[in-house]
Amino acid sequence: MVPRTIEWMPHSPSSEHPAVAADPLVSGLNPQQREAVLYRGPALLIVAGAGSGKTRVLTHRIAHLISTHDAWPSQILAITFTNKAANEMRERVGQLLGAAAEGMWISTFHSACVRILRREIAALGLGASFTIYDTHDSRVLLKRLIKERHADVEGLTAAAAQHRISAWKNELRDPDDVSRELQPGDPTGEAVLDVYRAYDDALRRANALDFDDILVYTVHLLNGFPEVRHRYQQKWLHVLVDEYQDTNKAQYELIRALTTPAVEGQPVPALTVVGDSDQSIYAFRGADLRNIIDFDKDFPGTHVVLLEQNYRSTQRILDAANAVIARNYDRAAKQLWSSLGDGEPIEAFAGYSAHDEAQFVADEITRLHREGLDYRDIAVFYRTNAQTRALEEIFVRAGVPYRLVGGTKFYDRAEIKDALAYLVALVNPADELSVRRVLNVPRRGIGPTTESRLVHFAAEHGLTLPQALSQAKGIGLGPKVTQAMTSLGQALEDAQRALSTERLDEVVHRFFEHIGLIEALRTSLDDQDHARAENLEEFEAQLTDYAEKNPDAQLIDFLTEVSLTAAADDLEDESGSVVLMTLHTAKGLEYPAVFVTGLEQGLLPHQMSIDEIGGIAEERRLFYVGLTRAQRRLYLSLAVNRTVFGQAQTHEPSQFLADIPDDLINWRQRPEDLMVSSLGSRGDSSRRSTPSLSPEDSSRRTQTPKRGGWASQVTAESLAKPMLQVSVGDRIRHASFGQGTVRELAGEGRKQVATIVFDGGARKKLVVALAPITLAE
DNA sequence: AGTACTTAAGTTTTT
DNA sequence: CTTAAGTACT
Repeated sequence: MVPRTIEWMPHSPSSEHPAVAADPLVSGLNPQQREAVLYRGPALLIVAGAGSGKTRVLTHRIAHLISTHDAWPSQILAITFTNKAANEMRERVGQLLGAAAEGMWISTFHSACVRILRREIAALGLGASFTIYDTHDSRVLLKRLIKERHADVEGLTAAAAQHRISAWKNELRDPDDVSRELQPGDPTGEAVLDVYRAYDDALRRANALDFDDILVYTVHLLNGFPEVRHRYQQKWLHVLVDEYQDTNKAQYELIRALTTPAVEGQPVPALTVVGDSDQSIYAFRGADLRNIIDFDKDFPGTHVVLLEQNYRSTQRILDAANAVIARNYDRAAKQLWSSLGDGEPIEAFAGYSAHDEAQFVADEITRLHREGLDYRDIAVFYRTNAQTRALEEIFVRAGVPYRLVGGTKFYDRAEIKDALAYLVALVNPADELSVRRVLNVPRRGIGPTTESRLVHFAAEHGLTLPQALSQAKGIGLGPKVTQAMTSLGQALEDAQRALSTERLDEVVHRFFEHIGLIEALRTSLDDQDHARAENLEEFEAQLTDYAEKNPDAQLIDFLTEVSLTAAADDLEDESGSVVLMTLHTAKGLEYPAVFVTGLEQGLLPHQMSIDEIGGIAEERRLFYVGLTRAQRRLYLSLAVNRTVFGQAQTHEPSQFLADIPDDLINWRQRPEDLMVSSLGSRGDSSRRSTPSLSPEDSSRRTQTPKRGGWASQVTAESLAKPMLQVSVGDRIRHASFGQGTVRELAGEGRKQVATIVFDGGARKKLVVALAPITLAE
């Protein structure tokens, strides 16, 4: 039953302080929230537990600063981690203030830095129309550099180099710093360092920045040019940073540069940071928890406000979340509490397979929907994107409307990247990588040989590639290919010139038409090419949309927005669909009903993190983030068998499940009901990783009236015994589900899966080798 | 130069 | 298992 009894009026009007109660910006807040809004001082740290009204406090604080004339909107810089959060904040401040909100900078770290760099980067020797390389772009570049330098003999992959270089940049270490600190006798390190130098050179020559550079360059700009720094310190009176626990070294230095005087005694902006160390989930990309832990030491005179009351979830959900996060040592004790009542029990289910698990999720979603909950109020979370497949398959079959958030982005598709590369070529002709990408798209007979002749020709004569194209006659190639190159160069030139006078979407449309970009795909015999043509048309439509909404914007602005916009940002909640996303994407969101799936050892916590220092702790925080997204209903599920790399694997339940007190969970089907207990072979440690069965538990279980002694007593050795031979049509008996008929068989040997329709009506897919079934007479 | 085939690799999370 | 990249062939 959906607990529609819970009333959602968390912020009851206050009557304690008649004087401030009149101010709508503080009247609905609890004392701590109010303090966070009203405080004026150099540094404020708001420790905001999950669901404690953090965004509300931040937006009200900004609105209050403006309405009390403590700051003009243009004197406020608010930094968030995603564009979505930024948009939401801007909208909410706007609602509180009306039109007075114009001129605020509310953006992500990266957007704010790009905005600064577009104006100031000349000081660092680059051009204002620099392009931004995404992960894919820089990997292509690295791959080429590694190959050119024959650095791959060390077994160095582009991905590995990228990872190390990115980590160095996040710590603000340039090649020289690395060179000084590198351990002697580290050939791989030397090789990567060599590639790092070449990579930075190539980026500079292309007038391009990668994601990390955006922060690094801004820090260098502010630290190296006091007058620039002073200018921005004068511009802003207040700097506010959300999700401070996820900042890395570069971001920390950026904040420091903005809030410590460039010149002794000069006034600097006041700093407000909001964060929750329990929700730090980005250490893998350089986030450093010490930033928030040491905040009051870094910024003397810090005022600290603690928000511990949760307005989001029922007490049971919070109890579970508190219990989970309490297992992380080395954290400030924090206990979230709710006044929303206990709520419903947490439902849990262990399936045989990922499809089995997905079926449970789909069934429960259907039930919730029947009980009146909108699909859009339901979210399904998972650790890895690969887990979506089974969910999608079952959802389609069950008729559950869903929407994937994240995953492959529209702008990551090859044809869209081609289109973007063309636009980059117009804006930043120095960007060799982009021009080379599109030389032969659509096919115009420019192969690798011609390409390298062109590149050499350009280098010899000091030309950009587009310029070299226009002068292709000088290369001395065949007439056909020369003609192709010249006309491409001409098309680029024409479009570039037209950009200064005409609307950008019209220029781009005509340009694409001229070079036949979409036409080539449309007339292709391949159906996939037709889909690509449609994507490109969609791309043009988006560009038109952008040009209409931003009449003053240049092409470079569109490109910037595309580069810095994540998939999670275009999450529209008006569509009536269940949303599916990773646990990482889920941060900052909330839903009445939440499913956390894939609770298996090796998946959550993920195998990759298990050996890392602090890995398990971060995975636990990730789980904690997932749990605390739920308002009223929380479901936990796992699949005992899951196909990974196309291979069936058996997993133990996640160790995190054992962290949740048993009496909070209602198990619909326990792992023990279908999994072989490893008690005999592994001893006590594995016992704890499986939620224990206490007498009270078994009385509360709903769907498994009797746990067959069979399953829990089987030892690992007995797996080697010959398995049951079944064929379609056989009658079988299951320890928990009773009798049924085998309808389908798939797979061979130990991986054989039987689809069984039980006499009670349930349809289950069971691994024959593992399931507690016998032939019935 | 372009196509088709084979092989390899990858899947933790994202601005 | 799927997708991308590399190789061989036409």
